[in-house]
This record gives sequence, structure tokens and C-alpha cells, in this order.
Amino acid sequence: MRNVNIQLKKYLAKQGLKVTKQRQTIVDTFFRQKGHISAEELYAKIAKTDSGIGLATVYRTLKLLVEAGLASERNFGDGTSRYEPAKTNSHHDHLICIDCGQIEEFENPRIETLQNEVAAKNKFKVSDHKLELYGQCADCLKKEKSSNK
Amino acid sequence: MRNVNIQLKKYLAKQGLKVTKQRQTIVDTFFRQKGHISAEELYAKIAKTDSGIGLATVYRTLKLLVEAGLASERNFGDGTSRYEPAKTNSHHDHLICIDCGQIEEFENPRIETLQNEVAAKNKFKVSDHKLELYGQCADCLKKEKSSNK
DNA sequence: TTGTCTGCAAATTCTTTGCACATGT
DNA sequence: ACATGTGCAAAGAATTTGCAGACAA
Repeated sequence: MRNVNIQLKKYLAKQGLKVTKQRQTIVDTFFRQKGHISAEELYAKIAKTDSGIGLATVYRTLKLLVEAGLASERNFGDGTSRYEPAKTNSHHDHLICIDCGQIEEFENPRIETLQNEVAAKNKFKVSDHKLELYGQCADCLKKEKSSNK
Repeated sequence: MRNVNIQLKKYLAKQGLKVTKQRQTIVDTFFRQKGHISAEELYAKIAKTDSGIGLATVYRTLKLLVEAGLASERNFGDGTSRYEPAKTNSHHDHLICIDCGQIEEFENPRIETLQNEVAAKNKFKVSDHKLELYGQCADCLKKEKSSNK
């Protein structure tokens, strides 16, 4: 996404921060993949072609992206944080398979509407939301069924 | 909750585990408060009256409760896990204030219904779900308004 | 030039584990 | 008796931070 790069540069400029080679590499790699990557995983991916970038820098850059509003941090229950590109519509949620760990996305405007109703009822001003459904995906259900025969 | 204690004892018996003084203290204290407590906080609460119970045991007991289905573990974005009594209806979700950290609960059957529809559409068998709305609570909004004058 | 960045290793924070002794069953 | 439980301190895992040199503005 060209657009993301421009937004990031704007953000950096505004904050008096610098555009460095490492940041560019990390950001490019991050946005080149679909989503839900951990700092460690991103670090490993980068290390394949671009050794010499430290894990700490990956963490620092991811945090920067979150602050800039270009990425969001999620926590799906294993001990580690995962990051994903912030979609222009942040209105998507996750189906997480507790067997294979696969993460699917979905979105449902009607749920969204109800969320806003709930917030309004509680005089809450919502800025973000997270909805996660944990269970078993179609594949794992199939496997389970055949092994239980 | 008397009931919880009985359930726990059944679980322990079934697993060949023991009912110890420490476990009783921890479990009692845990269920005596409203919810969303971290291991460390629970430990501190216990230490006030009952020193000599180790933090490790608190962690171990909380894990036990989760395994027994009597508590559930949540992660609200700060680095620590929080535990809450598993309601008989697990159908409740959270409003989290990003300013003061206050956590309110709500429940909404219609959201629930839509979640199940989404899952069915994806051939997913849901066993648990987490919905969190992050934003500012009424109090913090009020404070913000008056300080911005 | 000057303040921000970076890699590295050390430090933190949260959580788990190993071990020798204590304690339910 | 015997397996499980406990406290403590040490170990682990994930993330952050201090520092001295490197680099963008």
C-alpha cells in the first residue's frame, strides 16, 4: 500500500521523527503480509533477507505504527501480541480456531449497530472494539469426526 | 457462592486432586469479589489477612479454576491477564474505559444471535466469545469536557 | 550539528517450574 | 504411605530500556 507509506511519513514528520532504512524495511514487510503477525514472526521474516535489524527495532516500529493508527494490536490468548494492518474499515472481527490456531476475519454491520446501541445506553463513547469468536473451524471439525470413528 | 465450592470439590475429586487450605482461601477470596482481577491483585488481597500463600500458588489455583470451567481468563490490552468468575451465562461482554480502566459488563442477546449466524455461515463451531468495546466512560467524558473549558 | 535511531545486552514484567518439604486422602 | 500441593527462588517468555556509536534532518 503506497498510501500507508505516505501516511506514515506524514506522521513521522509531524512528530519530528526520522525515516530510516530499518523503519522502511519493517513497515514494507509488515504491510506485505495478510495480518495477525507477532513481533517475533515479523522479525524472523525480515531476518531472512535483511539481517542486522534488531528485534527491539521491530517492536519499536510496530509500536510506532500503532500510535500512528496504521496498525492495531491484538491478543488472542496465547501469551503474545499480534499486529495487523489497520483496515480503513476497522469494522472486522475474528473467528479463531482453538485447535489449529487459524484466524479468519468477518464483518457484520448489524453487530456493529448493536454495539453502538449498547455503548449509547451506557453513555460510553466507543473508540475501538474487539470481537472474537473462539471455536473449531470446519477443517478441524472434519478431522475430529473422522478420527472419532 | 456455595455452589461454586461444591463444583470445585467435585472437579478436584474427579481429577484426584486435593482440597487444601490454600486452595480454599484463594478460591473464596476470588469469588468474593466482583470480577476482572489479576493474579497479582488477588495475591495482594489474600496477603492482607493470610500471609504465607505464595503468588505461584495463586497462579496455579487460578489455572485450576479455569480448567474446571469456574473462571475465565481475559486479556484487556495491558500486559496482564485478568480472571473473572464464569457466570452461568457466559453471555456477557465488556465496556472498557481507556482513560480510567474501569470495566463495565453488559449483555445483549441480539448480538449473541448474530454471532451464531456468522459462525454458522463460516461452518465454525463456537465454544466461547469475547467482545470488548474500548472507549471513554461517562465519568471520564465529563472530566475531559470540564478540563477543556 | 544535533537530536533521533539502532543494535546489543541488560533489565522488566508476567507467569511457570524445579525442588525439598508439608499435607490431604 | 504416597501422590499431590506449597513456598521459594530460579527459570522462561515477551517486551522494554540504557547506552554508545550511527545516521537523518
